[in-house]
Amino acid sequence: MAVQQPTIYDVARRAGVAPSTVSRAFGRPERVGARTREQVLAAAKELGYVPNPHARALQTGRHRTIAMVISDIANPHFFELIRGAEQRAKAAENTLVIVNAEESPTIERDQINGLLRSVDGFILAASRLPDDDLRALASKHHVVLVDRELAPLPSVAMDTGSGCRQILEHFASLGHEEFTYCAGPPGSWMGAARWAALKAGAEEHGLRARRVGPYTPTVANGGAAADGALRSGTTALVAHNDLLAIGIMRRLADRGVRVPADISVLGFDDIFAAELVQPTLTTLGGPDAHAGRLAVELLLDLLKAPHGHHVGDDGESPHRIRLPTSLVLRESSGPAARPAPAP
Amino acid sequence: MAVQQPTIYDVARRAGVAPSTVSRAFGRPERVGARTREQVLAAAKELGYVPNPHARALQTGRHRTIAMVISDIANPHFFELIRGAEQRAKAAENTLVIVNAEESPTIERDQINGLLRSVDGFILAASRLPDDDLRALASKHHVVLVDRELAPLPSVAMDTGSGCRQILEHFASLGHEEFTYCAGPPGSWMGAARWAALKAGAEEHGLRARRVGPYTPTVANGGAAADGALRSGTTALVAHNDLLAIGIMRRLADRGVRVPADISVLGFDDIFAAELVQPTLTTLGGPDAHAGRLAVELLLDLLKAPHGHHVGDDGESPHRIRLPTSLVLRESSGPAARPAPAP
DNA sequence: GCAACTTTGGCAACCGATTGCCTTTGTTTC
DNA sequence: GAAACAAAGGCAATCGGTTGCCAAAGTTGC
Repeated sequence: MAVQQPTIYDVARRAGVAPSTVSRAFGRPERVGARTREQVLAAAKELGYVPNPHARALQTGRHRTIAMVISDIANPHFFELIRGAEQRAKAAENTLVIVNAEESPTIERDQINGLLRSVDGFILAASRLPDDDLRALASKHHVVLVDRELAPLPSVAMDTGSGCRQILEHFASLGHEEFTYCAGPPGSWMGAARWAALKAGAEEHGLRARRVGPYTPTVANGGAAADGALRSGTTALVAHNDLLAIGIMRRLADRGVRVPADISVLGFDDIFAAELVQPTLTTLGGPDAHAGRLAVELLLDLLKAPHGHHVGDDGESPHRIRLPTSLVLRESSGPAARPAPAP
Repeated sequence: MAVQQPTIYDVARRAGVAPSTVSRAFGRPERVGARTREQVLAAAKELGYVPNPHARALQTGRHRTIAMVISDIANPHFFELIRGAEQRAKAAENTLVIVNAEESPTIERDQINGLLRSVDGFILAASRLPDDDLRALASKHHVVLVDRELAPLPSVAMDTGSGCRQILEHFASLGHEEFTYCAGPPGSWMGAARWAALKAGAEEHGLRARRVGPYTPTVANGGAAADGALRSGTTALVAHNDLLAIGIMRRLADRGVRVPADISVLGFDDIFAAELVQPTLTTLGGPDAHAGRLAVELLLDLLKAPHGHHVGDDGESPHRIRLPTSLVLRESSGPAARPAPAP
């Protein structure tokens, strides 16, 4: 258990060369003779030598590791994001470590602080940190945002504007005259953006927008959200995300409200459970895996860039990427009931 | 971006003391005077000093970090495990990093190798690595297994034996005379253990056991599994896990087979989607979060133990923990149909 | 055959912490 | 007031790599 690992010094002795030669045999192959290099490599293999990344990082400042901080790892929405990010990181020979913030800014901060010196950069997915914290962090470290935008940080997010327009058109074409938005946590930038877009576009689609909440977006909290929304006597409901939407549908079923006959329910993210539930859930999804890949790519670009060079300074594209979304029509949305059912 | 961080030398200069004093002010408070310590702490705070964990690890050999390698991070079964492990790790002031093995032994090995020198130990959840690899790893590092057992490594797993007995009793009491097991991936120890337990106990419950597969346990693969099982004209079906079971139910519904009227379907793990699907899924669940906590605890014990001291040597309890499971009865299981429906 | 150059390998400083050992200073004891 | 001891802080070695610089050896050109 936890036996002493061989070092370059062990390898050097075995190969009959100096430690520096061993180091170069790995990192600067052109700086050593071909024969010597082979001997070193052979000795290393025999001994089972594995370089110590931290001793190296101490000198070079590079860890070849990037951290992905997820606001809630239990949310399936992040699966594909993680998978995409992992693939891209591996292709660049970087390790991706994933840490969970459990929807708490405090925990998120702690997790980040704990990794500050261990990783080359951070990808923050749906960060709940205040803007100022984010800017402060970004002034000292490489940071890429996912599901959030904040100038001048590079970010990858779904195109909320066009996505919400699709939702509004969907509602309008089905004859709805209003809808209720069940809000997510106050710290969610995405949540705020969704509501802003829905509210802003409502009027031109002839819709009235209402909001209830905030709710922590879990299936369990759907009950409260459903009750809150029912009181408003609405015909259409948009939930902060699919998890909350699913919880809402369960509660509606329990209360004898039919979906979509009495009320239409929409979610965001298109998680895999959206098509497992009964009725299946209409939801606005996007290319999550692609978002993960792009986030890693942005971060790798940042790492390559000279220090202190802020992207977007010189009129070059500001690396604020918006990905197209698509409304996946399923069974939970349909023509407006009228008049709205009494609670 | 990635600006130079202050070191103990900066803090030392600022506080007017030697670097060693700064180090002790943090790590050995009793070795410095109260006044000096305050000055150092103040200077550190002003400068925003954060200790470099790797420079420290270089000297001490401890990283205060543990790695959790998950065979498939997209499987909701691991949510609670991760959450429990995280909580326990945090309580002990350790960072938990999560890495994904994507159901591949090769990737799992690579991920582990990449972290060998960066963490104090590994928790391998549902490892797909061969026994020999695991033993070799454990001879050089601290390793705790989850959802797998292999002497003499410490492990945490659900009690398959008693769990499967519950399933068999359930089937027998509902009048089933046989059942089909839809197997998971060949590398899954848990899968093998489940089948072994089901098969071993079948006879004494008057049941015939059959097996089809293997299948990669995802919802998408449920189609193939359902077709495979249907051919055998069975009345009861046990899937490797809930994901596969859900996929199976979808396919059965598409083919017009009624659950549970025509066929009962059971899963393992009790993931959150199990009660979202229609019909809701009967499944064998366990205390996942608790398993996560225990795994971290075992690992922390290992780290404290003197090197080379193998647990279980001296007759002390061998740290092979089995957690009680419980069969969660839902709608997907019911009395046997007879005769079995033609395919 | 010698100067100039290139290739190859070694020496030693360095990254940022920790820690054994020593020195200085202060306190206690008789 | 001197001896004995404890407390507090500093010096320097160390962990495992990387890298600038130098020296030795081998090449090339004339």
